[in-house]
This record gives sequence, C-alpha cells and structure tokens, in this order.
Amino acid sequence: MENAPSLRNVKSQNAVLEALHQVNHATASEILDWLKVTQKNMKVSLTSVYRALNHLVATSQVKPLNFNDGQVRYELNTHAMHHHHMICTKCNLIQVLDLCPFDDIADKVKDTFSIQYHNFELFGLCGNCK
Amino acid sequence: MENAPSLRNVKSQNAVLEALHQVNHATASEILDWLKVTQKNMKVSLTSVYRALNHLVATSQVKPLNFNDGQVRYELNTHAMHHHHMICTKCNLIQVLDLCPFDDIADKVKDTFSIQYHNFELFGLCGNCK
DNA sequence: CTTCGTGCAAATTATTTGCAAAGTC
DNA sequence: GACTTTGCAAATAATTTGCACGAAG
Repeated sequence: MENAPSLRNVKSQNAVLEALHQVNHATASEILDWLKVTQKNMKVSLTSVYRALNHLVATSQVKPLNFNDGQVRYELNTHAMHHHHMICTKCNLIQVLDLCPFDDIADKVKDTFSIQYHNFELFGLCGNCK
Repeated sequence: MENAPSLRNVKSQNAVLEALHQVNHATASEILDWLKVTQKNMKVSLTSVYRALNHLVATSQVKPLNFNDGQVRYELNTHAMHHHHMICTKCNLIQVLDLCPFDDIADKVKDTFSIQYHNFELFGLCGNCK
C-alpha cells in the first residue's frame, strides 16, 4: 500500500501541489485545512493528503522540511523558488533565507551521489529574541 | 516540567553525551540501548534520555538531525567534529559529508540572527542505488 | 526538610494501514 | 468488470506529561 506509482491518479496530488503553491512550508493538516476551505466541491481526508505527499516526495516534486517542532512540513521542490530557512528556537519565527550554499558542493559530490533534494536550515535566535 | 534548567543535574546528561560520543547520529532509543549495555550500574529510562536530550539541545550542546525517516537523531554540536550528511532515499545509507557550506552564510546573517546550530543534508541516491 | 531528578504508566500527537465502498476506463 | 483511489476507523510509533518516590544539599 506504500508504493502505488499510478499513472493518472493526479487529482489529489494536484490539489496538494496547488495548496503548496499557496501555503508556505505547510504541514499535512494545514494542507487539509486549506483544501477544505478552497476546494469545497472536493472531498478530502487527511489520509489522502498524506498519500499524495508521500508520492510527491518520492517523485521529487515536493520536499519535506524539518523545523524540529515534531511535524513534517512540505515545500515545492522547484528550482525557481529555491530557498532555505532560519528558525527561531525561542519564538518559532521562520524567516526565508535566499542564500544557498549548495552549488559548490553539488559539483563535488556529483560523481558519487545523485541528489534529489537538499535541506539547509539555521536554528538560533531571531532579532527580537536574542 | 519542560524547563528545568538545573545547575548540577548532570548525571544523565553526561551519560547521554558519552553515548553520543560513541554512537553516531543516534535516536533516543538507541541511546537508551547503549546506556543499558555500557552503564550497567546506572538505571535509565527512555523518559530521562528524552529529558536529557531536550536539555542538551536547549543549551546547544547537542543538535537534532532529521533524516526524514520519522525519528529524530542527535549529534554532538561541537566545532571539532563538525560535518553534514548524505542520506540515500532508497537504502537509507548515511554518508558523512565533510564539506560545510556554512561559513560564508554565517557572516551574512550574523547581524540579524544568532545561530545556535545549522543542519545541511543532501537526499538522493547513493552510488549503489543510482 | 525542601528541592530537584527519576521511572513508570498513561496521555498525546503525527503518521500509516486494513478494508470496504466509490470512481474510472 | 478489473483496477485504482478514497475515506474511515483502527493501529502504530515517537515523544511528553502527571505523579509519587528517591536522592542530594
């Protein structure tokens, strides 16, 4: 039940992608909430959100984020919107970091590792908390 | 019960630090297993491992790692042993990445964000799986 | 004696799975 | 009709918490 690649099951996956276009680094249940509000004609369950997310991650369309708060968040894995995060460990403020340290390193491991996605996060205290 | 800074409660914390010296990117229950085997004189519970870990993270002695497998792993947050990871999304092989893209960026955010730790992981296919 | 740390058992929370019903070709 | 996707309810697994006891100053 874990791997059902499927060829044209795209409905719920598209709905989830659409949600992720609108809601930045959303959790599964935030995605569900968003779908309930905006896609009133469509029935959705948390289960199918999770299933769609797993599929989207497996196909590198979406990447999981971990802000060390016990929930997995998700983000589109598109080149165009590429960015990283700074997470305040006190107030949980999340700031987008447009710098990406990645390109140098991509070159260096290219021969031994085929990269699907990468994560980079800074944890610390934001301007207000420090 | 979440914040007990404590001045000399160091016993279980030291035990956990010792475990993390020996066991690389261990989960809470792997730490417990290690403590049960090596510290036979000491009683330990999973609860106090979690409590010690939370405290060590809060004081920046240890940093949490997320390899997107549903478990939090922990690592010493020492400058000397600093490194990152490449995680194979197929076979879960974890390779250490000695390159760190961080120093440039640290400079650039220094004024607005006080960094406690950072994570950087590559996810993709290792040499055998690709 | 008072304060802090502990283990145990129970609670909480995120995520996955079995199964039967519904949708699609 | 065969096959796939879905939702629901139940199961699983990681982590946290309440509480009563034990250790330390």
